[in-house]
Amino acid sequence: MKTTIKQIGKFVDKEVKLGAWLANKRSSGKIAFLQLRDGTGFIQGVVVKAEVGEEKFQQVKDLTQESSLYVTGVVKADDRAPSGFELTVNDIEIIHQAEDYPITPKEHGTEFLMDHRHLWLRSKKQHAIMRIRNEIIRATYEFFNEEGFVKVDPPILTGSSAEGTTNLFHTKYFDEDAYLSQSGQLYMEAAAMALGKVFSFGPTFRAEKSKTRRHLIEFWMIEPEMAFTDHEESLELQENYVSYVIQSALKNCKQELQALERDTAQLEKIKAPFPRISYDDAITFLQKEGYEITWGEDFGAPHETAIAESHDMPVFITNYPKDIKAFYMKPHPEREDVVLCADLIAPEGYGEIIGGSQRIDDEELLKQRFDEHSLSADAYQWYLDLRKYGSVPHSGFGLGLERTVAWISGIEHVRETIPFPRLLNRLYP
RNA sequence: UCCACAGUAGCUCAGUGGUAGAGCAAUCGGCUGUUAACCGAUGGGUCGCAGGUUCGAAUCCUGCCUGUGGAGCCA
Repeated sequence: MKTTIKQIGKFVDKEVKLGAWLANKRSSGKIAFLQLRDGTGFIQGVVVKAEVGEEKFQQVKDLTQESSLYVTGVVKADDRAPSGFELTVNDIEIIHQAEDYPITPKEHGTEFLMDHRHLWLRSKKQHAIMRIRNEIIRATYEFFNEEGFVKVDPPILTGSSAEGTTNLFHTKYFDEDAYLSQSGQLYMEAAAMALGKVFSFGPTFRAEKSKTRRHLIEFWMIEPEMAFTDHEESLELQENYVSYVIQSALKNCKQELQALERDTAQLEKIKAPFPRISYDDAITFLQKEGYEITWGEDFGAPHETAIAESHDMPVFITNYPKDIKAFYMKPHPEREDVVLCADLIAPEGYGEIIGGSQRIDDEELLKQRFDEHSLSADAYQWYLDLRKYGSVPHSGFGLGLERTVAWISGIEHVRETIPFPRLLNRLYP
């Protein structure tokens, strides 16, 4: 019976066949232990010389790390095994004998591992991170589908910038200039006016020379946009969404979180509603803590961390000064100097995972903002149209997938949360 | 772009002015319960690159390259 390591618990005391790679092996004169992996999990195969014969046993002893094989054996429940199961091997069929595998069972540096990212993905820790990433994506689709959202895909090649602030990757679109998308938001606003509640999930490109554990050049964002929704309603959806994703990961990735030695107690307490602090109060708080910051300045990483550390939940920082935020954010109804927006700061120093706002729905005000930011009204005519034909209050946000994966997985750097990270000076593999 | 640190065997590192080292990996041998297995043996080097100081440089100096951590920007 052909099966996988994940399913193997259903076949105790029965003979099964596995396609697997040899992650590592230990052997003595008459017994060998094969650490097998098949993509679904890891299991130990025990080969006894007296059972398989001299010739097979010698073949097993000659197996190299990462060789591929079919293994036939009887599943045994065994308390000594980390997963609770072992395979007593009756027969092996070598598919391919691997050459010297570069990633040995000892320690390696980041540069070496990143140069071998295509192989590094096979290791236990990376395997767990990719499974958690997948669970977060799966839970995201599930959540938004249940909430009545439609997934809409904005373009990746664009003719102009969405925010005009960060550096875009330039390319050619036949004879025209084009840029890789840094946000699908403006298009999602158009989609929300067509379909009500929409979300996107796609790659985003920022040509910033950022070099920190929270930054990637290419990363994936989830961007929901909702018609007839004010800022407060958007915040409620955000905290429900993040709570849902955390609870899904805790429920469906127990083994993975354990493999990463994640302190899940930190995650179990993450439940909506999340605390909120206004920008004004955050400034006061930081000044009391001894930081030199004045009203009107944006927060740096140490400021965000200080605010996050004063809570054991993700915290919304709301209503930033209009001058340090994007042009499309709606002013606070009672205050001209701040806008209806919020950043969600994750605990444990993982930084900003969501940025969101209510959008300007008044055509004249939006035109005024274009002038203030020296943006061409021609290029954004279609965006102005959304305020011309049945404009409605609407809000949306963007969640950075990799930062969320890093937080839930409890790993230090976002570069391990995406299969093939694009970093400053790293385009290969 | 700026600040700090690093580059020595396939990998992780020690060596700080006087003969180039260890552990792991590889190869060979031993071992019936190993968990990064262990024990013995063998092979393995353009000390990042270029120049300089010195009787003598992996070691000191200068420049460059590459990487790591952080800042700014942001998700």
